[in-house]
Amino acid sequence: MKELIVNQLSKITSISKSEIERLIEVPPNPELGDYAFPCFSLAKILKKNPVEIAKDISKKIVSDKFEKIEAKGPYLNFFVNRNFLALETLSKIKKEKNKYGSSKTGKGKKIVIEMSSPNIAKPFGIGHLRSTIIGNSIANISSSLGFKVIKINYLGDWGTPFGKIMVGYKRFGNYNKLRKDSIKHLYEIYVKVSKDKSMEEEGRQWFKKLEEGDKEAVHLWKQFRELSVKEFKKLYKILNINFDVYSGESEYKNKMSATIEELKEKNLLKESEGALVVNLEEYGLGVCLIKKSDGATLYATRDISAAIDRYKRYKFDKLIYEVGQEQKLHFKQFFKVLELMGYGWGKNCIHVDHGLYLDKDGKKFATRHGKTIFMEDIINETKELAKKEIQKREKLSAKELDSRALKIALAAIFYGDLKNHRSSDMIFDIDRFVAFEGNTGPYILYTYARAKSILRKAKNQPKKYTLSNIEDKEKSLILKLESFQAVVQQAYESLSPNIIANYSYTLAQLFNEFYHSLPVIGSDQESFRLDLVDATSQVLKNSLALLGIETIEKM
RNA sequence: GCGCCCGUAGCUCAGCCCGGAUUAGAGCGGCAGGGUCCUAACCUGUAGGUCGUAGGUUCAAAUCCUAUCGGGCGCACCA
Repeated sequence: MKELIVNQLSKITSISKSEIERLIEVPPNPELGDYAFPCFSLAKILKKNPVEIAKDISKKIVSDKFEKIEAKGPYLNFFVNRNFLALETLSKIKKEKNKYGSSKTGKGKKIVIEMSSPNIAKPFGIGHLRSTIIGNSIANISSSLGFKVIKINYLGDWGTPFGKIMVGYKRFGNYNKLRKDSIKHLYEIYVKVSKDKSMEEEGRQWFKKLEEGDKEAVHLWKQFRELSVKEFKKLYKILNINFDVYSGESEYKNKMSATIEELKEKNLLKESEGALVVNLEEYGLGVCLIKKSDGATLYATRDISAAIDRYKRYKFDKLIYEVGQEQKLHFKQFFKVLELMGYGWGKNCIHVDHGLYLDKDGKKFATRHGKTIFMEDIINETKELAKKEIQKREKLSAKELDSRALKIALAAIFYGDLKNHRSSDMIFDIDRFVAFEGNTGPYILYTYARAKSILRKAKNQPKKYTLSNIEDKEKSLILKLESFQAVVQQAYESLSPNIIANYSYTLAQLFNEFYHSLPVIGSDQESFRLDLVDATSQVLKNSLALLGIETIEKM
């Protein structure tokens, strides 16, 4: 529909098509029109009153695709022809199905996204939840726009903390506990060790030993890693999230010396207080620490090596790091180092940051102090609530109840996170995740299930229909369906899944309003309305899919 | 001290990138309603806001600029 307006206007005005498209908006009130073109920017070019410009243009456009085109003040308001709108939109959705909303803008281009990236030997807490969910959604959105997407889970599996855990394990560890409940056991150890400052130095030494290939250290580390990854994979299966690559910082342990050499050759390294650094003070970025005074490496060293390796391997058009905003400076630093090394692709590296979950006192959750919330617990608690809700209306087998409750719980958790703008910090409140009413994932799932229920119950075969008068509620719904493609595009451009989440919510609201005021089955508009219900359920499904949420037919 | 992010209804948040239509939107919670009817995890109505504060730019500011206050997060051997 928008293209129609763009084409009409581009014939008459001197503004470019893309600019016109950007300017077109939806009026604040449906009585004003379905789309509006504000004439302010034309006024600047033509040095004329925008009110008059609107009037002039309104007289010049003729098209049967619009019921009327009205100049109202500085705005040019378009009222689309309802029948045309309905026919076009519904048939497009019917034809494209799961592909509705997708496009080919990213064809032939590759995006690598680093996401989730939990630390081994530490519980998967809400901190990693955001990176996982947001990263997953950005990946979905990108690939629906035709990009080839490679998701990398870059595990935190190298660094001083593991030296500390080794020391702790040797002192308080228990082999059976390790086999049985690996992460919990290692985490207990980590918390104990962190409290005891006397073990810090020893921990650093053990990490050094690990980097030097000490047999015992390597053996312990391998065990910790293997067992942790096994547990993570179980969780990802529950979350229904897949990765193309499981990597980790340890993968670059042998490439770092080459990176350090390269930095030396390019004259970027400087010795300072016994450590090797790249000085970035002239860019206002402080110093980037490359090698510690004891000779061990740091995460910047590994990230630089990893980025270079990824470029060699994937020749990406964009490398996205979906990591919390507390690491902003780190990314700025090492992107700058890449640039100084002469890697032009460094500018295609993006840190897509997100706000933190804060505890009830508004403070950061610190794993070191044992203050964390386990992902499993969040899922289980939400699931139990979903079960109760299901049992109110239906008796299901234990297995079916469990699987349905899980899907609802995940919808609640995913949506609860994604509906917020990613950069804001959020107070973590379990009650918010287990809420099923209002602007929540379950509300949207429920709407979908209702739509599906109508389609199941409709007995008549759909007939060809001629459209007569389309109700206002139907029209608003169709207009919303029609805008989906633009919404996906916008979500991609700003890398903001919350745009899709908000869209799906508004769509669900419009559908529920329609549902309550207009009967489908048995009405004289049955065939058309069934088409509308079908289309709505399809678009709800597509938008939830972009968020990583699976729909269910019954609730 | 310096840098980044955030401050919108009692609570949780959209809207800010890209300024516009004399009514700034949701949800939760409050109050009042809706069941012989396609799933009431729903719908309808209502109360509730000087968009942190002060300046500035503009015909027009929640949106842009500056200052200021409040909260969060960073700022070399953690990641």
